[in-house]
Order: sequence, then structure tokens, then C-alpha cells
Amino acid sequence: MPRASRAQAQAHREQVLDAAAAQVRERGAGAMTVPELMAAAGLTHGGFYRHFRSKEDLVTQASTAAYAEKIREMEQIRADSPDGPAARRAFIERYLSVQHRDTAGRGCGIAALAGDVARAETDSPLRAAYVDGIRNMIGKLAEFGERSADEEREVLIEVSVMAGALLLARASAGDDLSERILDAARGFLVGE
Amino acid sequence: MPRASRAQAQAHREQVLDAAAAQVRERGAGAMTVPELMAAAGLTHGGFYRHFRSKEDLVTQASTAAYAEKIREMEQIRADSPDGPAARRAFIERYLSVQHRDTAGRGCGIAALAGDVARAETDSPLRAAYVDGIRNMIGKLAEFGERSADEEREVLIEVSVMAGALLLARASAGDDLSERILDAARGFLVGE
DNA sequence: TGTACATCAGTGAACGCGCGTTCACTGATGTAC
DNA sequence: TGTACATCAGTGAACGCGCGTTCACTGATGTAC
Repeated sequence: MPRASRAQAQAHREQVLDAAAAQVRERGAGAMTVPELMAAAGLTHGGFYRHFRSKEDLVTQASTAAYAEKIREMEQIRADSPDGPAARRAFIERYLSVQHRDTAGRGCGIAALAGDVARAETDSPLRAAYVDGIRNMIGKLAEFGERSADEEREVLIEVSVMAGALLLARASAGDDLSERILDAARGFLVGE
Repeated sequence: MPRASRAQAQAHREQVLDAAAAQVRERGAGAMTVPELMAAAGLTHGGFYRHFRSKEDLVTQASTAAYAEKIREMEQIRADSPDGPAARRAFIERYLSVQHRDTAGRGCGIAALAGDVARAETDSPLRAAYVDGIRNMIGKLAEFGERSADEEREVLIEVSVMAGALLLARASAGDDLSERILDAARGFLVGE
């Protein structure tokens, strides 16, 4: 396959980026490799650098794509719901489900990448993308509810409970405790 | 240094383990290297395997040590406090401080390693150690408060808020949002 | 308590491995006329 | 619309690198008598 058309090349780029967006959440940037990601588009590793400046560049783009994906999902949930509170409830119930716990690759990047970004340089593009992502998520969540004066504090607590419960549930998956964490957080956020 | 005494060897082992317990929280298991850890005890890398079966073995022991360190800290706080609720308050305030956010290497392993353990095999020793650690932490936290009937749910929510807020604050450090997350969580857990 | 010997903590060179990245090359695609 | 040529997406061998791990070796420590 010595020369693909522009449309094909663009499709390859998107396949690699999509595979990376899943892998970075599921296994982390360190565990994903260039040959493996290129193979996801049916290619060999050599052509990687016609699409991305470096692996780090791909990781940043893939993370950004992961955050954007979640925002689109939130907008979809809002569109499918009769009102804000119903959207909020639907979002939280999906977020704290066993299914979300077990499918990190398509799940919330804010939760999945928190530990990795915490270890990144303070001025790294990865962190900038993350802060953008979490701001967007907070913004969407704020749109969902009619709220009190201390709106931001409430939303920040909600996000902390959601991300915290999801991460602890993932780390303790295989033990009863995992489901109990999800249940407790769900009960707290959306009532019995 | 061709042969150290048993006492010296034991001290070396502890220095390596201690350095690993800090590194695994601060940079993750993937980013810490055998030569670097041995250098922390003033040794070269070759002797590593007289102390540990493998790097993975060290990581497991270091994680376990990190969890135990935190439990000891909780017991210390309890001993220094007049009653349970005061201990709970002191623990939470320390947990959600900027200082704890900025010193992951000596901080809570449950929060720092959640993302890594979530990606470990379901039956790995790393995960078993983690579940032990989080159970201990939950148990200690439960001892701190006089509580309602739904004690476990309350404690699980508290732990989720704490770990979640700490992780999100670390990932967004350098931005205003980081401190606002810590403040919101602290306000929620210990009142104004 | 002394002596002779076995033990074993630590050394440092070496290994195989897989990684990210580079590069000369191929040949269909895209473009200029 | 056809033709001639430049472009460039993808190939696959090769690179340097640092990793975890092994191993023959050293010589002070620990032990048996």
C-alpha cells in the first residue's frame, strides 16, 4: 500500500486517533505503543510520523478527543431528556454504573486520566487539555440542574464524588466493595 | 563494598523499599527504575535481586507499605485528638490541603494509585493489596465518627469525595480550579 | 578466644528486548498543461 | 479529456536507548570447631 488517497489517509489518521483515545484511558499512555496503534488502522509503524509529530503529540490529541467525546455524550443525554434534572439523573446513573466501571476505554477521560495528568509537568499540553476538559464537564453539569447560590461548589462536589467513586470502584473491581462504592455514590447524588 | 553486614543489608533493603514507596505514588510504577531505586540506597543495580524477586514484587511491597504508612498516620491523628469527630476533622483537613496535593510521594496511596491499580489485572497482588488498604482506611474513618445507621454508605461517600477531590485537584494544579475543588470538598465534609 | 572456611551482599559487564524515531525507497494519487 | 510529472502515504529495515534481569566475581562477614 504505497500511496493512499487523501480520504484514505484521513480515515487512517482518525482510526489511529480513535484507537489511541481508547487505549490512553484503558491502559495509559505508557502502555500504548506506536506499532500497536498503527496496526489498529491496518498499517505498519513507519508511517506514523506523517500523521503525528510524536507519540506525545498523539497522546495529547487523543486525550482531548476523549474529553470532547464525553461532552458530546452529555449533550446527547440532555437532548434525550425532558428537562435538566432528568438529564442530570440519567448522566449520573450511567456514570456510576458497573458498565462504565468496566469500559474505561470509552468512559470518562477526566476520571481515567486524572492520575496520569497529576504526574505530568505543570505546564504540559496534557494538563492544559485536561483543565479544559474538566471545565467543560463542570459547565455541562451546571447546565443540568436548577441550583442554589453556591452552584459551583455543589458541582465541584458532584464531580469529585463521581470521579472518586468511579476510580475507587475500578481499583477495587472484583471485590464486593466496588459495587457498594458505586451504590453509595449513586444514592447520595440522585437519592434513594 | 563487596559484602555488607546483615544489619547493613537490612537497612539497604528498607531504603530501597522506602524510595519505591515514594516513587510509586509520585511517578507511578512504570516511571521508576531499578537502577534509580538502588542508587537511593547508595548501591549499584546488580544487587537488587538479593532483596527482591522482581521489580513487580518490589512494587507490590512498596504499595503495601504506602497504605500502611497512611493507616499509621490516621492512628496518630486519632491519638492526638480529644475525640473521634475532632480526629475526623483533622484528618480531612490535612487530606484536602494544598500540601497533601503537592506531596503525593508521602501522601495517600489509595488516591495516588487508584488509576494504576484500576489498570492492573483483576487477580494481581497489587489489587489485593489495594483492596486491603482501602478497607483499612474505611475502617479507620468509621472509627472516627459517631454515625447514623447507614454508616458504611456515609464513609464510602466521604472516601469518594476525598480521593476524587484530591486527584482532580492534582490533575488541575496550576489552575485556580484546583484550590476551588479542595475548598468545596473540605466545606462539604467538615462544614464551613 | 583463634583460626579456617563457607556464605552471601554488592559489583559491574553483559544479555535480550521492545520502544520511539529515522530514512531510503515504492508507486498510486493528485495536478498542471 | 489525456498525458507527463511531482507529490506524498505507507513500507520495512535500521538506529540508539534504557529497561529488567543474569552472572561470574570479590572479599568482608558470619560460623563451626
